[in-house]
Amino acid sequence: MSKKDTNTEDKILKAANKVFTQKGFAATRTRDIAAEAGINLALLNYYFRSKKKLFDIVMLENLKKFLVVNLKDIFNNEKLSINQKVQEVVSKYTILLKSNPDLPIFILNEIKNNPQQLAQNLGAREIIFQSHFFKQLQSQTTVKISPKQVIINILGLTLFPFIAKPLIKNIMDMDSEDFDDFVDERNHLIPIWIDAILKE
Amino acid sequence: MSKKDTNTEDKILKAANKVFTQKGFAATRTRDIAAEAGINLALLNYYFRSKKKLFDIVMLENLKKFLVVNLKDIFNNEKLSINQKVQEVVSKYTILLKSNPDLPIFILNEIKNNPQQLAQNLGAREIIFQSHFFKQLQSQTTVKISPKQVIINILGLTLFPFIAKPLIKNIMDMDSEDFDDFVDERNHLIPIWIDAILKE
DNA sequence: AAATTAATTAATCAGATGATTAAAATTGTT
DNA sequence: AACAATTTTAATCATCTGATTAATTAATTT
Repeated sequence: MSKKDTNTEDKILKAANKVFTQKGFAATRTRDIAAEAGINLALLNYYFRSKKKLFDIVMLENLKKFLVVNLKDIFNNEKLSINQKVQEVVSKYTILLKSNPDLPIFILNEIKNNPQQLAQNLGAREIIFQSHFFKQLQSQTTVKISPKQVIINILGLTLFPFIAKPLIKNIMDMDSEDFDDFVDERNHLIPIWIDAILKE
Repeated sequence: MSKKDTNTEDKILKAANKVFTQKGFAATRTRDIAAEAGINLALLNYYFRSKKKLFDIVMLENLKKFLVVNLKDIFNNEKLSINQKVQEVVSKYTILLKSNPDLPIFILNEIKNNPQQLAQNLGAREIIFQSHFFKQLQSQTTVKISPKQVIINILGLTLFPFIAKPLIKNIMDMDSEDFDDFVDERNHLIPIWIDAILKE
């Protein structure tokens, strides 16, 4: 490892990301972040001014990770069919959430507390509603089902198991391996289900 | 109104339910509960000993509301077909969540922090896996799709919009009326979609 | 090397927060 | 009414928590 393998600022950011996503803003203590980062508490305020400012940075990173990276390129790839796009979206989210299980609850939970400011800056609205995918759905879907409903179906079917992971593992008596198999199976099936829904 | 329209204990419980479900355990101040209930802070500890004990009571009530009330009777009603059961479940949850929008995040978020103790006491496992509905699914579903997947599909399609409500309203530029229309439409469509999935 | 700037530390502050206490007020009992 | 038990209140405690400060150490510049 080089001397500056990770500088203090990055160590704090990494630790903050871990603790914030795991426990949420209110339950997080700045001392926990400092301990996790292995630095003096005062350095947190030295580099980031306040807990809230540090949180905002972490949240923005995660929002980008969650909303943009996954959707933008897929939704606008004109070479992909509807079904291929669904496959890509489900697969990307399944991979992302298998290694970031706390991401959905973290984001949804904290967005609830900040009704406005978040998310619109990321251009999520445009990414979705002006996308090639949305136009494909508009020209394909029947009067029974709107593109908005389809998109919520894709996201609901894909994200819900991760959001409800602790509950599902408990009630369905799954260990972590069972759960991974379960979402892998869904990764394969959801595009088929969406296809069935669109043909309905 | 009678003199004892609501006694102190109930006032505290009602207020605690409101504040806890809205803000979660960590972000809730006992002083906020006292203020919401219009009582002296000390009465909270007088009646419920501690913030945590009060929270546990509120959480148990909400878990029951969320898990048992909705599912138990429907899942075991032998007179209902699969499709009728799906209609009932979706409809009951849609009604419940329209008047309790914070319920899903509240429960899922706090279950995450209590991996074990919760939920198993409610017998949710038995309610689902020993239900008439589960057996119906077992005899109907193909090799492609297990009853577990179907149940998660029903719950995901139904609950996800409420879980992601702030995000959806923001990104899809909906007001509260739009959102209600949106979930009402889903209430009608989800049973049809589940049917399509089962026939797939 | 000296001087300047940046980074780090230990100690501390001020306000928030869950909880307790002792006294006062209310209600119930004899 | 007198007494006892219960409920309510205001004040206070002890601890937690985000943030700051002043001093120290390390790095950079001149």
